[in-house]
Amino acid sequence: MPLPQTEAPGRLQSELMSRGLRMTHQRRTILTVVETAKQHLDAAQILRQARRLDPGIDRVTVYRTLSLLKRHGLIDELDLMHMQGEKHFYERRPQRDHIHMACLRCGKIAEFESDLFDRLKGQIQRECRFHIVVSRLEVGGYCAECRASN
Amino acid sequence: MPLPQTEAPGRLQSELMSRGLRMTHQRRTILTVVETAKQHLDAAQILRQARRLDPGIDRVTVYRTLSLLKRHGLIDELDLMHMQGEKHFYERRPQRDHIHMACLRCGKIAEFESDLFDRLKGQIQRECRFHIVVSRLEVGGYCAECRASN
DNA sequence: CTTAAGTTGAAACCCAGTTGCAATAGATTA
DNA sequence: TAATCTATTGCAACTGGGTTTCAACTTAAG
Repeated sequence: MPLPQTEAPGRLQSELMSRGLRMTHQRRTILTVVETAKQHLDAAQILRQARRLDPGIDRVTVYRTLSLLKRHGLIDELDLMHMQGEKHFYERRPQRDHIHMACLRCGKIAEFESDLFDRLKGQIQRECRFHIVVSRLEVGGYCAECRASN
Repeated sequence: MPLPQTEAPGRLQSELMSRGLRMTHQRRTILTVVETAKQHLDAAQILRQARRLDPGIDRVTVYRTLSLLKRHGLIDELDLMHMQGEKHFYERRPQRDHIHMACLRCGKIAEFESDLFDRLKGQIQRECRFHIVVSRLEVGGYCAECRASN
């Protein structure tokens, strides 16, 4: 389930520095891992990948960096319908929100962008007078392949 | 944040029994708590409430019953944008899906139904050929009151 | 009333994530 | 370039929601 590689690598780095945060070696490593990830990674996977670049890095630093990135709106946290226990997954925040579809049979995660989704968020903001900062739409069900092979 | 009391009490009980599951005293108690809840409860709150009706009940039984109800599609599990740590919240599955809006300032949870949401799910099913079983749309942001009082 | 299978409670366990704190290392200033 | 200030790191211990194991107990069926 490859993600669209839409932004130039290094975007997150420069984004953080411009916000006055210290750019440490560890943060650079973790940012690189998140930026170049081809699928949704959980904290343990990010740690493992980061250690291949910097063996001394600690899991605490990974957790702290992820929550920093989340607080600054640079990454999004996903649950993917809790199909893999209580793990959380992370992805670079996209320019345009998308929907995550989790197949309850094969476990595949697909993504989908939709005007209707954008319009729905607009409706919420207007009719509920609610200013949206983050949104997350996850659906669980059965993908086309799994429906066919049954 | 009262929830609409749209279904007759006892619905979950009869639903479960009709599926051939044993109706134990503990399950009846937990079902009653979930059915009569006026807001979203987490597992610990459900346990506390259940113990007021049946002091001997164990937290393991609460967890087991909640996952049973979830497996049977009778309740939905919510994260509410992880505003209260990693807790999960539960609500009786409504006839019609709704959106949860979590205010990042006051913590209030509001609900919203929308035709656009239903249409969006229809679009997903058609265009992605994905059969939806559960869906969850949570948004985090700032409610009208919190935006005003600033 | 018997019985077999489903369910419970208690204790131990698991594991993702957090906290406290001393040591370290970015960034800033001179 | 060196001194300094303060954010950040790593380690170890901890937290807490949720799970597993298994003997004892109920429920529903016969």
